[in-house]
Amino acid sequence: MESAWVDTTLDLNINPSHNTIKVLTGALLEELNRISAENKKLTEMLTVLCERYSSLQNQYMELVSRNSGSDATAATSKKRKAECEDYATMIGFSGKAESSCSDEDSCKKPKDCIKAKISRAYVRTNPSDNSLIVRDGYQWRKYGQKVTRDNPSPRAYFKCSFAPSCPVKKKVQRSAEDPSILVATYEGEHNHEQHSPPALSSLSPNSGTSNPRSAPVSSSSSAPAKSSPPTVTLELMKPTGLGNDTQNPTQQVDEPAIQQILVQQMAASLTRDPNFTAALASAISGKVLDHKW
DNA sequence: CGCATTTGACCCGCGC
DNA sequence: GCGCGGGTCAAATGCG
Ligand SMILES: [Zn+2]
Repeated sequence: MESAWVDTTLDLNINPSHNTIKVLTGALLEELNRISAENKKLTEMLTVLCERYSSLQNQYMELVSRNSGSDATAATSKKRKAECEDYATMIGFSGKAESSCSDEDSCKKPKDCIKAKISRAYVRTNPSDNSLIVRDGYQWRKYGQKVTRDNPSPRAYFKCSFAPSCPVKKKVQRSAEDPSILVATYEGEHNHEQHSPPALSSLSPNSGTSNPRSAPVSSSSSAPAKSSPPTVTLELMKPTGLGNDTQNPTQQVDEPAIQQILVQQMAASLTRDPNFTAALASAISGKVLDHKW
């Protein structure tokens, strides 16, 4: 394809004939359409890949946080966690551009300048649990719920109620395509510490059973395996240790497409990284070996 | 009785 | 100016 493209451009430069230009224009238009379609397709693939990466990262973060109690893996998990946070901050709107705010324009329009940091987290949960996620270490008070136009599932609005002066809000909405993925949008930063980093806030009364997710199993067979196989593999471990809910705390920002590309590159490098693989394998093996769960 | 959730009303920015 | 869609408020309701 690229060779044809190059040839056409060269012909365009060499032959200024009108007929040739006309023909070439048609060809170029066709090529443009084709490339546009390809671009669209690639964008869709990128989105799917990004969701899968987020899901996998969520699983891994949960696994790491669950292993944080043991002494040996604590260091590595902490390190990896910090690295992930570094990634998140690196992708996100890092600077507040306060240095460039010295001019009077920013004073005129302070609206979009000091915007609170918006991070997005993809959380993979069982579609059977109808309630939106709450258990991410913080304490939220629901203050609204609306139905959106292009998504059949409603969107819930939460506000951090742990500290009265905490301005953090979050919006939770189920993904339109894959109902097993919740999209949580966090806005702002907490000015306090969360009282339960991993998950288990108040342990639920159904501790005895082996099925933590309440599951009015209802309709068709769940776990459609729409996502990647490793997600399913990790999902088997999910209900084990963690008391009840299935939630994965991870945030990342991907509002512009360029940042999505960045995320993709990091995901690729992360999965290709032998250190990551080794850490994951050791974490899983350690998890399996000490079967405290 | 105090608290959180629910849910319709209200507000506000934006496009026509 | 008006309709629409998203975000928030607050009265009603539920629950421990
Ligand atoms: Zn907070």
